[in-house]
This record gives sequence, structure tokens and C-alpha cells, in this order.
Amino acid sequence: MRGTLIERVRRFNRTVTQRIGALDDAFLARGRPLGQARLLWEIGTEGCAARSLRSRLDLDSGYLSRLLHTLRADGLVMIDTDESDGRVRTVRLTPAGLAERAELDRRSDDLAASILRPLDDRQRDRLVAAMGEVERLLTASMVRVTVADPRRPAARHCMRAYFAELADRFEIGFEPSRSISAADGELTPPAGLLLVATLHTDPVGCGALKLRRDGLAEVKRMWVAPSARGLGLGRRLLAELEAHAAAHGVCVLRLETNRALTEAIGLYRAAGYREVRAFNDEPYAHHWFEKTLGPGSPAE
Amino acid sequence: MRGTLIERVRRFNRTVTQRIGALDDAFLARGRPLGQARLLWEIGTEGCAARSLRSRLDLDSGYLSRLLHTLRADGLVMIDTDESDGRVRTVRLTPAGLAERAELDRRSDDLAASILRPLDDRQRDRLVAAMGEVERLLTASMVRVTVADPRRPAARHCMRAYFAELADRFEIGFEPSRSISAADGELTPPAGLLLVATLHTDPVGCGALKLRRDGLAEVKRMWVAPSARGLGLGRRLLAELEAHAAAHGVCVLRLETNRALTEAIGLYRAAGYREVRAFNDEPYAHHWFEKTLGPGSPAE
DNA sequence: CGCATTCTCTGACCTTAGTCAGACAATGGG
DNA sequence: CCCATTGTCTGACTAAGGTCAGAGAATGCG
Repeated sequence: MRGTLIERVRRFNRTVTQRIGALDDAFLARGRPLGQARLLWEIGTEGCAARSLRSRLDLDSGYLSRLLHTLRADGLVMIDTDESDGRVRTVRLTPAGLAERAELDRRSDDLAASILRPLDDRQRDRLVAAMGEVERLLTASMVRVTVADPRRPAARHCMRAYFAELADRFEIGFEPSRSISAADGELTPPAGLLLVATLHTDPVGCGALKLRRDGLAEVKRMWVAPSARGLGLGRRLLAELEAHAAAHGVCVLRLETNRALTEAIGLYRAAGYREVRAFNDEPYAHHWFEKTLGPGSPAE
Repeated sequence: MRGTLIERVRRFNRTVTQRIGALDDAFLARGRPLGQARLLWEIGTEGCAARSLRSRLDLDSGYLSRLLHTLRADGLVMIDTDESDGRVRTVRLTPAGLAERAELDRRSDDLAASILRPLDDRQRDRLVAAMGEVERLLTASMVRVTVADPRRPAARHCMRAYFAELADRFEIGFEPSRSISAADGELTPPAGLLLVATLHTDPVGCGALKLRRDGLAEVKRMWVAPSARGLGLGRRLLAELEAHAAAHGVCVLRLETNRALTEAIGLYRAAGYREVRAFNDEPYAHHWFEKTLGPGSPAE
């Protein structure tokens, strides 16, 4: 194992795009232009709206229109006007289109099989395990964390999902109005801030900070979507909150949590929070934590 | 970890081409057509012959000619007639071309860095380790093993490298004529066969079989190029030789080896060969091995 | 209702990538 | 010296992928 991390990532990129990128395209296309094949794939067995194809594949609307009409001329798709909105077109695969897509599917399987074939069982298992690890960590690195207005749809989505999960996991349910507040205004600079994590365009996590005047701040609304767990996102959100807090001159961070949220409690302990006596009367809390920010816990 | 091996390989392909393939092209191109950027990269800082670019990038000669003249018009390369062969064009980067290439290099670094940036140290180390593993095993799976005529250049190359290595590693050197023969004819069907392993077009290993009439066969010329060690290629060559032997009705495989070749000895033991008393008078051998092929050691 | 917006479609246009056939020059082997 | 081969260059051509501007229909909001 030689080279810096960056050199090693570059070497990986080279090998992998050679082996997978190139073959993938050739395998998928099979006579058909690559753009059409990708489109056929993206439509899926259920069919979908043209506009969603446009955003997912990032296509010019004129270009997409032409691609779709080519596929229709080949008898692979049906294009109908949406029932509830006369502007949008719904695209569905015909039986011939479904067959074509199944063939693409089969070819993708073949490609994967051709990679595994020359290896022995032990090598296969190791390859697949390493691939899983790379995939997981690349996904983690694709997550973007940004300061967001709590009124934006992505933020609202996270809050709703967060409350729903609390209601589901707490023994006594969860009623936001009974809990200590963290209203939109309290999570908007300069009173506080909200971080939202997104993967591609999907919101997959959040975390908030309520700043106070006395060098204290509270961590609120820590949540990671079930689909994004195991990526170290909780740790990352917490670290970024701490960095923001430090940048605002905060010395001590506090938070409270419910005993049902075992992963969260583990996360806080691992991040250097120590349990303290109740510092508020949050009715849903069982544990109160505190962490002193300082040179020992750099803001990165 | 869910799904069959094939599903998991496919999921990996999707994630990786999304994260790396797409970005890689966009990063590299930076305004310039991708073909030109790739060419610029491939010319290298030393310059090289047009014909080698053609074969390496698999380009049409007319197409390459035009690409090169575009780059020259942009002041990025110089095209000169080769001194020793008036047909060949030698391409070298101008200072501007070198600067451009350095910029591509920097962008490639940036891409790699952008992948690592959102991760913490532990995740980075794990990602890079997993990438190394994937790369190693994908390389292993790109190696092709085929039955080859020992007179072909790739086979000759392997033999020369093999003899050179023996001469280097044996305490008393190595002189092929003093050793038991395995001439071209003896390694050509039906008398025997030679397997050659290639990576892309480079020969990276070989292994041979001398068949006899009495259900015995000898394994000869087992060699793996230093650049391809650690890929399990020795094991694979040996397994394929055994499969060929079994297909020819061979029951017992024999081989002898020199004590300096410790990896080979380990390989034979791990593959189920057991050491036996000397069955010939090979002057360079210190160990003799034998393996009985049968239902217990399936020919796959 | 009126008006801005959203979504699709069409025509016109462009670059990139690539193929093919043939011309031409240099080389190397007999 | 002849001739086949190798390497390059040019012209003619094609397909794929994509952009842009504008038209026109449907929708939603005030």
C-alpha cells in the first residue's frame, strides 16, 4: 500500500472506471444509443412523469421530448397526458419496452457476473465486502450538510419525520407542543441555526442549535433518516454543530434526550458529552448531557 | 448486507459511476472536449509517438491525426517527424501543454480530495483501504488466462522473464539447457499445453503441463510477473492447469521446485500437493510434489 | 377573470466523436 | 531496386448528444 490517500483514491478511480464505466455503457447500450437505453431504464416498470425523468437525468426538455418520441416510434413506450394535470406527460413502457428493459437488466447482471467469474470464492466474498464498504463510504461522502432555513421544504420534511419517529419510539408518544420549544425563529440566525443533510436532493438528516447570550447553546432536533444510518452522519452533524457553536463563541453545549433513543445517547457519549443533572424540565427527557468546547475539542 | 453477490456488485457499480465516472469526466474536461483532454493526458510529460497513442487509446488514425492537429493549433503540442523513422510522428507537449496537463492533474487531485473531505479520519482510512482491496481484486478479475502457443511473443516473454528470475534467485544460477526439458513441442497439444495470463495486453504469468500417456502429468513453468503478485494468480493458473489435466484424463500431477521459490512451495502445499521423494534427477530441484486429482479436488 | 407559471413540443442549430476510403511517404526485406 | 507494409494525413460522411428560442396548452393564484 503505497502513496498518499489522494494518490490511492486516484488509482482506484482509474481502475474502476476502466473496468466498470466503460463496460457498463457498452453492455447497456446494445445497439441502442446510450441516452435512449438510460431513459428506458429510468422510466422503470411502473412508468413515470416526463418531468421527473428530466430532473433525474438532467436533460433539456426539448431533448427529452425527442428521445421519448423516438422510443414511442420504436414501440417501446406509451406517452399519455396525466389525468390530474393536463400539462404533464406520463410515460409507461409497452410490453416490448418492458422486454427491452428486462434485457438491459440481464446484461447488467452479466456484467456483474463477468467480474466475479475469474475469482475464487474467497476473493469474491472479499471483493463484495470491500465494494459494500466503498459504496457506503462514498454515499456518506455524497451527503451535503448545509445551514438551512427551517421554513424550507427540506427542513420541514426532516422535522415531520423527526416528530413522527419520536411519537413512534417514546413509550408515551410525542406531542411537540408539550416539549420545550425550538420554533423556526429560534433556529434561524442569529438566535440559532439548523443544519440539514441532503443526499442528492433527498433530506436525510438534521440538527439544530439554540444559541444563548451566556456562552451556552443547546443542541436540538438531531435526526438521521433510517435510509442514511450507518454512514456516520450523526457524528458529522454533531461535529458541524459544535464547529458552528464554537464560531459563535459558545463554551458549553447542552442537550437532553429520551432513554428510547439509544443510538443518540451512544453518539453523545462517544463525542465527549458527559451526563449531568437535569438542567430543565423537558417532560420527554431522561438524560441530560453537557460538553465543554475548547482547545481539547477543536472546531476543526 | 443484503442481496446476492451480483446485486451487490451492481449496486456498487451504480454508486461508483455516479460519484466517480460522471465527475471525473466533467472535472477532467474543463471546457475542452473530453477526447482532447484524454489525449493531452496520455501524451505525458515525456512526449511519445503518435502510433502508441493510437493503440493505447484505441483511436482511428484519421481521428487521432485531426485531434493532434487541433491541439497543435491551440499551441499545446509539437508534432515532429521521428528521427529514426520518417513515418512516425513524435508528439511532445509545449510549455502551455504541460501547464494544461498539470491543471488536469490538479483537478484530478481535487476530485479525490472532494471525496475524502466530508469524511472523518477513521472513515477516510477505511475508504482508502477498501478502495485498495476493490482495485486489487478488480485487477485480478481483469487478468485473462488462455491456452497459448509457446512460440507466440507473449509466451516467449514469460519464458524469458521466468528464466531470468530463476537465474537470479537460485544460488547457483540457472541454465535452461541443464534442466529437464519442456520444449515448445512438449507444451503444445496434444503433448502438453501452456497457459498464459495477460492483463490488458501485458503478459503477467504462465504455467504449463507436460502430459504423459500413463495418466500422469507434470506442472512446469509456473511463473507470475512481479507486478501481478498478490492477485491470487498463481492459485488460479494452478487450478486451471489441474482442470485441463483432469479433462485430459490425468489422475496424478507432479512437479519439482527449488528451495529458493518459497511462495511457489507455499502455493503447492496450500493447493493440496504433498511432498514426495525425488521422482527425477532435475539438478535444480530440492522438493518434489504430487497431487492426486479426483472427486475430492473437483476440476470445477 | 387575468396573468404569471409550468410543462411540453418544434425547428434550427451546433459540437463531439467516430468511420471509411484513398492518397502519399518512408521503411524493410528479398 | 521492387514491393508489401507501416504510419500518417485528408476529404467526405454519419450519428449522437445537446442547446436555444419560441409557441402553445394547462394550471394556479390573487
